[in-house]
Amino acid sequence: MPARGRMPRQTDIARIAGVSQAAVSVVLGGNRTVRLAESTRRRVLEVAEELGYVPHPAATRLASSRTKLLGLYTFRAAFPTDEADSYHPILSGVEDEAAALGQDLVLFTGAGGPLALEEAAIHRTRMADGCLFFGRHVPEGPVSRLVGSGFPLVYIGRRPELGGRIPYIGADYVTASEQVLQRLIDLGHREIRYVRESDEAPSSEDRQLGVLRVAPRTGVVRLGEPELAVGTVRGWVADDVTAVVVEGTDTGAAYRAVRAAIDAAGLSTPDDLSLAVLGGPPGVSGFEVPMREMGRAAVRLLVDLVTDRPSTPQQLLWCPPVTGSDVGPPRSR
Amino acid sequence: MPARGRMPRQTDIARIAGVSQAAVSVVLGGNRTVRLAESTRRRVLEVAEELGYVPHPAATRLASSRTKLLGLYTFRAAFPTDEADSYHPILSGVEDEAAALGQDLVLFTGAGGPLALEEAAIHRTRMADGCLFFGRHVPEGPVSRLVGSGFPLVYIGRRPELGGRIPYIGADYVTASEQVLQRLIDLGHREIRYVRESDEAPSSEDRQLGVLRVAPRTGVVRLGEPELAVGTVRGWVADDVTAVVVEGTDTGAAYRAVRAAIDAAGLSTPDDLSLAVLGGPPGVSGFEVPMREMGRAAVRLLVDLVTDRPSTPQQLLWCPPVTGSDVGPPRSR
DNA sequence: CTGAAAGCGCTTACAG
DNA sequence: CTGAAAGCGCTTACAG
Repeated sequence: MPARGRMPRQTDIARIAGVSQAAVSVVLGGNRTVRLAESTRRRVLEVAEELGYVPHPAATRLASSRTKLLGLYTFRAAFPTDEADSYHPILSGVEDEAAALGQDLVLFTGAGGPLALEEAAIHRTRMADGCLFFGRHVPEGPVSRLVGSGFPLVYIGRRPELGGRIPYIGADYVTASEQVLQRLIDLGHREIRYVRESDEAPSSEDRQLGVLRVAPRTGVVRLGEPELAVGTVRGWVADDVTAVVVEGTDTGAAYRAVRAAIDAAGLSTPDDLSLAVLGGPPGVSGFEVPMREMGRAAVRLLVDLVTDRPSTPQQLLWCPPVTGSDVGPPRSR
Repeated sequence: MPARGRMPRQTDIARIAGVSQAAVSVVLGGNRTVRLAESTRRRVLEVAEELGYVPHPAATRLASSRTKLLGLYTFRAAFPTDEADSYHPILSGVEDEAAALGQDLVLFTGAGGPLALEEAAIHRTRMADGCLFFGRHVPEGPVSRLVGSGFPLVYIGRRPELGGRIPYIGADYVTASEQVLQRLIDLGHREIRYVRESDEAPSSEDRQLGVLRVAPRTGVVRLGEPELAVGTVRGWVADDVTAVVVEGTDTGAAYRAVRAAIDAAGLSTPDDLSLAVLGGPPGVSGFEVPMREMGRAAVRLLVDLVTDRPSTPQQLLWCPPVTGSDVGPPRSR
């Protein structure tokens, strides 16, 4: 018997079962290529069971040269203090799929902190087999080195940086936005306004691209402040605008601003104005960002890269349209 | 130079710097007992930096136990699908303190799944230097072996199992509950009811203990269903009950049930009835569970255990009282 | 003060 | 069909 308090090892089993340690490894590892006598196999299994053998994860991973550890780098806290974490479904999807693929997740802390800490944390991601990056930010230096050295990495969200060499799982905002606009036009809307936040980001550019492709005459309003003047909304109606489309983002600021201004102007949707959000809160007309699926797909892609399986390193996922109650035909005048 | 795509190892550094691999280990491991020439040390550091060396966690862990990786085992998803995750502040505290102490976090996935997966995940925990366990569940077999083998582990929440050998950071529900009851009594309340959920758990037992210690005559109502009959509440008032104390739990079911029944009975707080919750939603009279601080303290304790520093392996944290607007003096009759 | 050796607990070619 | 050996990438006694 192994010493009390020490976890049993393969050598303990080998000694008791009267076989070599390597044979134990073969039996317990479920190695099908090596053939052993059935009696040996059974004996090993019995002793292992009896001793309550559990493989040491570090040894297993060292010997097989895969840590089965996937990094998850978030550029902010993974568990933010702020209760309302709109990105939560992405992380939930990541966790789910990682579990399904038998991978553990390492969270690199210090991501939200000072630059030096951040750089160090990015560097530490190398301890994992590969790493998921989640956030708009692409620190060109560190990330470029990572990619250049062949370290498997996947961004969540489209990242055109580094000459398009960054693998990612994004959402197909262009197509989804086109479809929303097409639907408005099919309903009869002609005078449309698009309200976007002032930040520049691929996810913003993609939406606007989709909007203008279908309805090139759409007026684009960049939101400078968290509020939208009631006068602006009244002006739209005076200009025969019948539909407003809003960029949906993590904070939902643009949507809330428009919603508030419409209410304050004493107008109602969809009677006075149709209102659609490009990737907004659940239930609001427009489309939904498949966050959970993005998380899952990112894990699958990363594992494919880690195991050298053929894969499509840059993918845009379909965004399901949402038919809410804020969109209707234009009011006949 | 190491082959492109392969992670640099200590031997790579050793070769380039012209020293032995062991010397590299000593320098990079920050080993203070072994003395090396300052020039050697500097050279090693330079080469390591240049190659972008990161230690292999499995190798480090196998050879010693200083991976600076702390496990976080949650017995459910760390990123639950359910948006309303009342335990979130605990994880937030864990992440925060881990960052402050320079530890990364590994999430062992598969925790919420089938038993076999769960057990396997518990065992994988040994990949880290130590592990935080979060959840009421104590799988005696695996956890007992972990503790028995000297693996550092800390539960979040008081865990009396295994003959009290489990290190934990809990909340001092007994004292906090006593204080709430004492305040009610000081205000003049004499006829009090305590509503608790029917689950048994240390956190429930502790609260009830505190209640009955200060007000032994308090009637205890175990909530069998998610609803509380309006008649029950009316009966309390008829019996001259002036204050109701409710167990606060993750779901908040008991509190919501009582609140709803009081409203449905057409009664108001604190005029007709004072209402306190033992660890409830923010702002409600009673006390607050210091979740964030529990997370932080658990990380500190775990790191102390990992580094063999003297520590108090079982701690109960103080719960700050909350003076809300639902408690007042009893209505004079 | 420094280097060569053994060992952590496994897996996987490679001989017999 | 089976066992002995080498090796995964580190740390840490232990000789020089």
